[in-house]
Amino acid sequence: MSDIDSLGLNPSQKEAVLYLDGPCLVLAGAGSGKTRVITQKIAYLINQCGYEARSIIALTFTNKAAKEMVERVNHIVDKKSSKGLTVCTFHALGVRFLRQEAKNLNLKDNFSILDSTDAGQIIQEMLATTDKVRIRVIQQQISLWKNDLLGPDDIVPTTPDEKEAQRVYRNYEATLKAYQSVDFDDLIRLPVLLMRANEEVKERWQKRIKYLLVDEYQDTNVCQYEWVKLLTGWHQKFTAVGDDDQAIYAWRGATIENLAKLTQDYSNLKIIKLEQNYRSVETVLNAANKVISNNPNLFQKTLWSTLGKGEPIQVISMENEEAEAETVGMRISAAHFNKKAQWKDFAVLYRGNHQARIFEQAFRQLRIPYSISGGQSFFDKAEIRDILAYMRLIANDDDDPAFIRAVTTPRRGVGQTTLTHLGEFAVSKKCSLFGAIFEPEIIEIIAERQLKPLMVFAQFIQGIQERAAKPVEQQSAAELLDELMAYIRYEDYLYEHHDDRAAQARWQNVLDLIEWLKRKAQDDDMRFIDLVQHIALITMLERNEQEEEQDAVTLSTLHASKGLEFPYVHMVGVEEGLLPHMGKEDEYGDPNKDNEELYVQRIQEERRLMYVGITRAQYELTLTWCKKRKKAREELIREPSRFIAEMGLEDKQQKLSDPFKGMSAKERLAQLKQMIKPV
DNA sequence: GGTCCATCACTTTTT
DNA sequence: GTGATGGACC
Repeated sequence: MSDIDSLGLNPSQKEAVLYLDGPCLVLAGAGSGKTRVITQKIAYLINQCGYEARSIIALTFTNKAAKEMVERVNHIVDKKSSKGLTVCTFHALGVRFLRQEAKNLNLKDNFSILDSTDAGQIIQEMLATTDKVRIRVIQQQISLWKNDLLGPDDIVPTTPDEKEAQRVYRNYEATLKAYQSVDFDDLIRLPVLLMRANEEVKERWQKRIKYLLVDEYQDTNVCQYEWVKLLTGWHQKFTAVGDDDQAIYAWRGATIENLAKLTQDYSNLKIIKLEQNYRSVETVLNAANKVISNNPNLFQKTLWSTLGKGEPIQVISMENEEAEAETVGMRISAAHFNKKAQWKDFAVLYRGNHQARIFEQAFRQLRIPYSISGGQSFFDKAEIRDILAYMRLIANDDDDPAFIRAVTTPRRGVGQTTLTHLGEFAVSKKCSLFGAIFEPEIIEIIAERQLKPLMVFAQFIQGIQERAAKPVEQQSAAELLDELMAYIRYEDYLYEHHDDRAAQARWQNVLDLIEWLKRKAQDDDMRFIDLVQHIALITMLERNEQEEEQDAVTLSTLHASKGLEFPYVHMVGVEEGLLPHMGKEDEYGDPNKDNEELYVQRIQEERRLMYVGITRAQYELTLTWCKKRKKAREELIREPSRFIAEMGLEDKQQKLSDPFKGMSAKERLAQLKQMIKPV
């Protein structure tokens, strides 16, 4: 058993770990060791306070964070004592909760989880449009309502758009029910609704959970906060860790007001601030503190460190984005050789994903290895969705979207007409498309010739279904996967529809998926059916284990960089319009018009984004901005971001301009060679 | 009626 | 670079 004094915690961290008398809020500045506090607190609860591991739950927002936390806990708590400990995302706990309580919600316990693409398709059909913007707006509105715990009937629409969204919302809910499916928001919302409505369920969960820890508390939405309150109930034993200055997800429903609410709802709330930063040098921290001091603050925090003064922050103006990409590339290349730093010590951070492309180009040319964080998710690729549709259908044959996708990909003689007839028939019978195939009257609706392929398909799925729920000892998931893949003949399909190169790439993705699934099933002793139910929550991060540790420069959006740190950081495109980002005035608010409030809040969130970016840097930070930038077909004249002025740098730092300005490509390379000192 | 090319408009994104 | 739209043409 480890002595708490020997853990090397600073006084505030120690206080946060030891405090158990009631609800506790830890305000953890960037780089102040918050993961450390959470993991040490879990260890303390188990090792010193006699808590059973299974009565402790730690919630995170991403799989990545959960995984990291599990690893760190396993480091300090022996395997036996930590058995049964729950460290997972809000959504994963939601799934577990719903599977267990499904019957109380009139839901099959094998319900499907629709991701936002699936949900978007349902909404697309309801709106009968292909206008992506419109679909996204409505979908987002519904999601925001759900996150605010508002049902269709709670909404009083004030605009035609809201009225439309309300109509779709109602429809959408009915459709999900028919599909025996839930969306991501439901994974939190339904548990809340059930715990509110059902005393027995509420008490059972409150008894089960003896201590709750919440990471990134500033990113919680109304619904998640409500759930935390319900789960901890009367005993109020929880620790929330967060940083209001790093709240950058208001646009998807997160509300910083949850921090203020915590102080209101719990008069006995203990607030502990972590202000010592273990990451960055003073120049970086000073700039960060200055920028964020322009935001109103519920809790005043000032970061400090003992890592020394550090290099001055550099601000470089560029002619255009090509020059920016090339110059940043050359600076990184030069620094890599001169400082003998590894590639992975560098990061380029930007506001929008589209900014990545030009850096990729430049880096390829300069032979700089890079890896892009984010981008299209592995699970969003068509070939992956195709295979998963089969698996979803096997798990839940009420899942109509999965049925349609699986039965038509690859083509097996079931066309649009057959599907339309089947659909109408299913509606009249109040059953799923899959179920409709087995209704006796189907022969009156669909002719023998069209029915045959449907029957063959459905019977195959049923055959797999039967065995998919058998215990692992009797039926391995791997075997069923192989059988399924043999039936689909997906490789042939790929080569018929794509050229060889593309087909090969896509097939490789499928092989990766299958291999990953088999390993997962093996490692965690899962039945086929368990496997399916886990997939919806997995992102590519978990898949990336092997590829993770490569020596490459990180290209990342500011959002995706939260929680990471790098010795050398370039923040690029630090311009008015990009950071702070401005959209169309009518949508986002005009500073001069009546929606000033909205505008002010948007700027504040952008400022927090700037703060997140600055605080990623450990030793050196460089900001760049372009005087000109192409947007669509226009070339826009740009101004440096107001946030640069807010950093309060000395004049000379701001006047640096592109060292490669006006040079030809050849001259630039010569210059680069000169910059790299001979070893 | 279907296909092809020009034109336009483009946050952030985990689960 | 992408993906959707719309007009022109077959």
